[in-house]
Amino acid sequence: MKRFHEYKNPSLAVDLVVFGYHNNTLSVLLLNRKEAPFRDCWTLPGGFLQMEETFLYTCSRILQTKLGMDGVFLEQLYSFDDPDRDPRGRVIAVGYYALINPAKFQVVAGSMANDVKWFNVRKLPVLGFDHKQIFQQALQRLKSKILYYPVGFELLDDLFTITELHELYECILHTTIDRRNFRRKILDAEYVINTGMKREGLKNRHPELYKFNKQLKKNNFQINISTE
Amino acid sequence: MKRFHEYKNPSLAVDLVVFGYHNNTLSVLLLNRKEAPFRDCWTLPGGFLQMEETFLYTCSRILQTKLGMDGVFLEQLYSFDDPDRDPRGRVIAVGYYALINPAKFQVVAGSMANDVKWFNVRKLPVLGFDHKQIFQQALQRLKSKILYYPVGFELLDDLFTITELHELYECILHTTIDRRNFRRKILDAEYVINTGMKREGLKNRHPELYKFNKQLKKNNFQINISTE
DNA sequence: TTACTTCACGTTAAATTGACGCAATCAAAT
DNA sequence: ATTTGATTGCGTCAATTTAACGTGAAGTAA
Repeated sequence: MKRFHEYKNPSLAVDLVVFGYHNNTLSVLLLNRKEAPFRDCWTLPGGFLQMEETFLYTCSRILQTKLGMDGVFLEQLYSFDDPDRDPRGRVIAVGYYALINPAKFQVVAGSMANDVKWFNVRKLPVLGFDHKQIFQQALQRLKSKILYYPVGFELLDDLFTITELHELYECILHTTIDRRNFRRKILDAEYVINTGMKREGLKNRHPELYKFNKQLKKNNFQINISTE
Repeated sequence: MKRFHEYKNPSLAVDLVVFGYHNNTLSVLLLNRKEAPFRDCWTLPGGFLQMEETFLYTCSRILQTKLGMDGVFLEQLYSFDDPDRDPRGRVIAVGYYALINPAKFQVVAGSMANDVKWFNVRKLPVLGFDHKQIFQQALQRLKSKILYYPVGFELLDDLFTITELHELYECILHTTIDRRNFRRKILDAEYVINTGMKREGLKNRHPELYKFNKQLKKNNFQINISTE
């Protein structure tokens, strides 16, 4: 019996939407390609699946070797299968998105890229391949996910203030949320634990520092905000 | 330059969770395999992706040729990539689920299967491969989806009563929902349009027949029921 | 001390939900 | 013809949740 992988099969790749949050801005990490196709174009980081790898492993490998990142939140998005999505041939891409705290990593362009840069998600350049579509799906997923699942803290420092969490939500959802109602929701849901410490060195009143509540029953909370 | 598909790549398959609703029961279509592996075991219908096909096309082809179904609701679920999920070699499966009205189709076992049968989703036999996992993810997706997106009608006849829709929701969510509150929600959301006709031949009061409102702003409604 | 800003905690009206009540409608039994 | 028993369609109301906003405390800078 002929083994399956001796037939011709499409290639398999993962494409990564790496979100970072810094200075009140949600950003995405893009590579400037050194080689055709889409030479000198901005694209999502990605790479091919090796025969023995899982997708998650491929993602980690890419994050590690191309971007020097480790131990980050990763979630599968969707599989993109347009036969013409890659001019080199049939490549099926499985999209993943990652949430990282840019303060924890220093990104460097690997050998495949001219440049690696953070781009504000509202000011993206033209992307190669079908990466615009993958990005949009990732952003949409993130927007819905933070409303019913505590992932926001993945983008922040270990200790954060309610105001910082509030600003993160406003930034991701691209809307305004009442400060006081937000605080109440987050505290009622036991999303966070008060550490008793305060953030020092600010111009005004020093806010309390919280950490994420790891014991949180994850589907116990829901923030009702119209995703517009 | 070597073309990508001349490298060895994992095989790609789709596996289908076909939901049907009949006699107040949510069912799933399973095949009894004629050949190894998992000979004489029940599995989800599935098949390999041809080089030029999209996943959706593969799904349609399988539904058409193996099950005689056409023009059904299909949605991608997730990609399953455990290297050992198929004893024949590396096969990556993209899960899809379908919603069909069993009254519209007569399923027949194709050449690959000993038998094709509907199984109550609460009384499934042991499944081959990782199909239990794929099924569970599909059921979970369906349960959350019907709360914020109008897909329930895909499982019903073109004309249906509110009570029938209500029973469908209770069956899928596996819980009880207050009849009168459910009615109000569905009507307020403009989920359905009253046709003025009534279902005749019943023992008691003849209920009004509705059809799905195709003009519905799809994210305009939300049924709040604890998915437990 | 005063001015100014942010933080933490309340308050209140409006909207929504959950739990029922009840009359109208139908077929079958009396 | 009337009663019985079930389902359907519409309504009520208390309890809960949400949205919008007030205010004093805590901090820095003038």
